[in-house]
Amino acid sequence: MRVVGRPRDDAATVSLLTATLTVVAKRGYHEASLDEIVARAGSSKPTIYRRYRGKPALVAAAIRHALATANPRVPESGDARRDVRVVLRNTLAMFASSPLARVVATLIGAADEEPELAVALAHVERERRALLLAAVRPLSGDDARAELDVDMLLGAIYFRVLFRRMTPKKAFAGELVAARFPR
Amino acid sequence: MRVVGRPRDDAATVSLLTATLTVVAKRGYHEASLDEIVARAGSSKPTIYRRYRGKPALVAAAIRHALATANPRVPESGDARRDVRVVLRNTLAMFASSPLARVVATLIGAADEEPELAVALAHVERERRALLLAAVRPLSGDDARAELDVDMLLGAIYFRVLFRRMTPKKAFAGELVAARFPR
DNA sequence: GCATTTCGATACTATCTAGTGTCGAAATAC
DNA sequence: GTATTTCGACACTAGATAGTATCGAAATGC
Repeated sequence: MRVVGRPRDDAATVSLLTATLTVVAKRGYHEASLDEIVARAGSSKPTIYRRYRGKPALVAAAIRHALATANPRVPESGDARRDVRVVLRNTLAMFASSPLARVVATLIGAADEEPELAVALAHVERERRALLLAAVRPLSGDDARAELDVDMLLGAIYFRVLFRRMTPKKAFAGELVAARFPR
Repeated sequence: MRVVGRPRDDAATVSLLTATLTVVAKRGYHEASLDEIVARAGSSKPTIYRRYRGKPALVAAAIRHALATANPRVPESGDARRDVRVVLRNTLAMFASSPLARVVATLIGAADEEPELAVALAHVERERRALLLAAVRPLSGDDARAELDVDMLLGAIYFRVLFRRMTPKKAFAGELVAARFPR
């Protein structure tokens, strides 16, 4: 713990992380250069390397920062069908309101080369998955079926957003619930 | 049309395309160097540039080649539930038996930078989608619901294979059909 | 035989970029 | 005031690689 000297500028850290997310979303992981990130953040490369070990660590931190900001709401309305719809809608909103979708898309390919990115990427899914799994459980019956349901629901969203490059409307959450769990 | 001079060696073309698919699967799109591809194919860079405009075109051609080899079977058994299962099983088999899965994963991120890759990638999905859509139609009811079903079924597979890096068993096809279209 | 186009091999150029080093200035603790 | 660590700015190194040029040899049509 360093207590002597000029303290780290938290604002510089935040602007670095948001700039990282923006540039990675715009260029893709590999084409995102530290020079461009630093220019956009009004910062400098030494400022990066005082905080992170390298580019993968920086991008991983940017993802964690975006997730922490996203605050996943945990519904508990008693109406399971409604809870599922809320989680799905939040997921759609996260992809719509932040550059996270494109970042995730470009990182799916880069995760094999950079273990730190794989960890950060898994974190994106794990959080949503746990929420959705809990909400789906009472509707699904057994655990295996619940896992399958989560993959179908989340899979449909990821498929449309990441693979087909669509921007689903909020109503898509309701359509998914109606399709999978008809009354 | 060139009729004079030494003809193109089709074997060289094929070994180039398969080597491209292998290396891209192993390294990822950006880390796949033409030098490594050429070394594995026992070929040379001029041989590439006599055929393709550049790296994106080469990779796009490699995907088209893999798809053409894959021969998608069109089921027509009269039993719609069975037809859907067959298409899903073929899709799983394609991902299991060729390096295509990893290639698709790494290309999802690269498609935004290279339009040629986006076209090739869309082609991968379009073919499967048409098949699955036709099979699902009688079970889904209206067209909109059929589109949704395709996204859920295909989404679940892509989600597990590409995002969660699982290697689903063949039985997964049956589980999906049972979940979405219970008797 | 001759022109032409291919082949694989090799070398080269041009460019890009992650990461490091150094700087003067500013912000902290003591 | 002094020591320390930060800041952004700038320059630089080292490595990788897409793409081009050139080569002698081989395979075609005429």
